[in-house]
Amino acid sequence: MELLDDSDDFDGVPLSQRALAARPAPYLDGLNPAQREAVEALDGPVLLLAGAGTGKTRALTTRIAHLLMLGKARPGQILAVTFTNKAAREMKDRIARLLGETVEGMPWLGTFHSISVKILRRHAELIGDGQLHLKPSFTILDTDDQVRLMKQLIQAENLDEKRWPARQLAHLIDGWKNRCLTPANLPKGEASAFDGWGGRLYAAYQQRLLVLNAVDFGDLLMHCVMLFQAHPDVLKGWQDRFRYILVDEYQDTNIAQYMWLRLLAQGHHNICCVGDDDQSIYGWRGAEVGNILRFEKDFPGAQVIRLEQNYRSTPQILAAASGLISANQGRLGKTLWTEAEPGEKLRLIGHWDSEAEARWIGEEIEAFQGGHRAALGRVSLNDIAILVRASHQMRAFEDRFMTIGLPYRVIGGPRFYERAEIRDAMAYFRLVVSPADDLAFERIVNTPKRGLGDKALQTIQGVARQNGVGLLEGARIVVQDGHLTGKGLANLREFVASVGRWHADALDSTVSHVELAERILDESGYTAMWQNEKSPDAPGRLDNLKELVKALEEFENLQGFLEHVALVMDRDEGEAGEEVSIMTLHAAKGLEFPVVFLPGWEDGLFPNQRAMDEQGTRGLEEERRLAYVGITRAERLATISFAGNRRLYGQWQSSMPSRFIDELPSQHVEVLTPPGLYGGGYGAAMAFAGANPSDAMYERAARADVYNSPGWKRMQARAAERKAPVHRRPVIIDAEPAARFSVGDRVAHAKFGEGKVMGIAEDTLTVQFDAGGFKTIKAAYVHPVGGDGDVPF
DNA sequence: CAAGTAACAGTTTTT
DNA sequence: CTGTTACTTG
Repeated sequence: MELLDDSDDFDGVPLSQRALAARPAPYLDGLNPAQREAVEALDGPVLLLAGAGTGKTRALTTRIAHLLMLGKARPGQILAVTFTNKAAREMKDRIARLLGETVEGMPWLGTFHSISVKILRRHAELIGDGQLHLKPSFTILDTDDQVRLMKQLIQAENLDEKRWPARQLAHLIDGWKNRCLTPANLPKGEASAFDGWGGRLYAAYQQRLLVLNAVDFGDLLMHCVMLFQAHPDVLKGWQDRFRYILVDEYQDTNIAQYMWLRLLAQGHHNICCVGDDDQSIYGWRGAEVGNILRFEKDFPGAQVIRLEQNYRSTPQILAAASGLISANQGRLGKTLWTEAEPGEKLRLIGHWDSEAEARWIGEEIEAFQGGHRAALGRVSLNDIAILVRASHQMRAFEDRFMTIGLPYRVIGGPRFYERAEIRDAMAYFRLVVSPADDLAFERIVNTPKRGLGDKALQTIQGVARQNGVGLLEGARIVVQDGHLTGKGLANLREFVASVGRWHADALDSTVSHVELAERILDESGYTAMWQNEKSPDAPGRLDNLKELVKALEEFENLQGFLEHVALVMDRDEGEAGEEVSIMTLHAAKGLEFPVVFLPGWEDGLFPNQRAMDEQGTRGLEEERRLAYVGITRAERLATISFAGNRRLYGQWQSSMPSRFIDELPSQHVEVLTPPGLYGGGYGAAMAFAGANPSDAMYERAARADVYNSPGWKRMQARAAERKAPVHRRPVIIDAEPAARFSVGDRVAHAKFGEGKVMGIAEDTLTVQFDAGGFKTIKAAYVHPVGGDGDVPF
């Protein structure tokens, strides 16, 4: 309590707030007993087992607020780690809301990676071998840079890139880093991976990173652990600083993160890990469920607190999810309960094929819109999510929703900073800030095209190596000595001169870095490159560049921007109007929706065949946890579906319903029968497939106990066979025939805007869009617009 | 050097 | 069936 007296030093908490703390803390009032226990058990190790929807974030943030209010620690003495920037931001916001807006602090609330960067920058010189060490300005390479570097190393060893793909090596090395295995402490057996080259290439890669003054994502954690282990004094400093440690999503930590945490927690022993073993779904990227299962052994005297009251879902949904997950072995065990009304049973429906599945879900959603489900009240499209196992499943929904004009958004996809144009622009900035950044040089020296291809680059590399300088400096020498000829030489001269000019401007504090950035993109011809590009996504890329420049405003200078962007930049998830969300189950973790559709529950797809082949029972259990995560996203209505036939890699394949379906407790499941056998879309699809179904067949098909019947199997097999070779006639159910268009017509497309029909082939149109670019588009996806103001007939 | 073609692979994904 | 990537041609 001595800190309370040290009031002036008690940064961020105003008098009024401290006065509030003198009374029974109001923020504790709304907590249930378990949450309250979690908030008040401040000292010593605590494992907070927080089931889905039990108010985990609330407990965690209130706990931090409580620490601050009681004066147990100042904001700078609390270490709070998350996995994503989004989670970190949310926690910051909620703490600020609890305490009033004045808490600027919490400098150590962030992702494992961003906190590691902060620590490493202070001790960079201690990382490296005898000769070479990192400098505090080190750059952070993303996966792409990583792979390109490894490709170079593989080439340097004269290895066949086909037999030893760089991607695979990157994966291998990542795995080692996840377990804190440096080249030096790599076990013999492991080093011989990659046909004996593994250890050697790994060492070469690490050496190369040092030369480049760069680290990759895995290094951030591993270097920290090595730093702590090799320098007890440094470790001591950090241990002393962090009086309280909190960890979110503990079930997702890997070995490196575990070691990192253990080392830091050995100071004050006040570590609180929050997690749910049943939601561990990242084993394939190094997460160790074992960490959470072992907690009580690792941290003797640990308190285990369970949050089991669920505030999200109905009892029916919870019961179905609990029943399913109980098939897993070795769980810590929780019993979720809720005070909510029973609600609707989980719904199960079987479909003929993936198209019928998408069609049915589309119709269901439209029915919600029409208010045809009174029990649920009004359902906004924003309240509906479709959660798939694999991203290729999304296609069917996108196609279908596009056709019927149902607004949707896909969550996930490539992140903002992974887009080519952003990475290019960043490479320009990197080179300008640090002229020795060879990777950046390589990326953009010929982007836009400057007539400097492989040969020119090799020349530059040769000269650079001879002179023992970086590529940009090498290029300067090449220009001076005229090692190149013609257009390439002139362009390279211009390029080198420009970078030099920009570099000088970057050091000049009177030059605005935002303007400089704009000028770099302009003068380099990069902006012009996209302006001249005719493809339909070019305008979008230009927008992204504008957004990038705008983001620069938040920073002092280019340098500061570059230091943060690789770790912190998020994609733009614009909250545009009402849209159904489509995403993978992985992306859905931590989210909730009133209405959830879970399509594609077929053996092989979900549980995924590869997961089972490669990981055996472990893989299957992780898939089951994924199913559990999926169901528990739903607040009020969950609908599981499967399709007997699905097009995979262009081939029709028949499949059996997921084994998970049989694991659902049947008393909480309602089996639906697809409607409209006669005349509806479903019947039409069947007629097309040439089958001759009966009501009874469908009903049986949707029942969990008859999937194994020979009849069902035979029927599927026959359908798959029939579909495969038969060239599809343009019988497109509910699609508009292409025939109603003719060449020259004006049409509009949901994504690409307006354009002119240039060609017609069966149901496919070739359209030249006004935004630029030709596209072949299914006629169903465009609608006519009055060209030149004329109304046909 | 750039455009065109053949070969190939193809869960899940954050930092 | 698609998108990507390496290789071949102009």
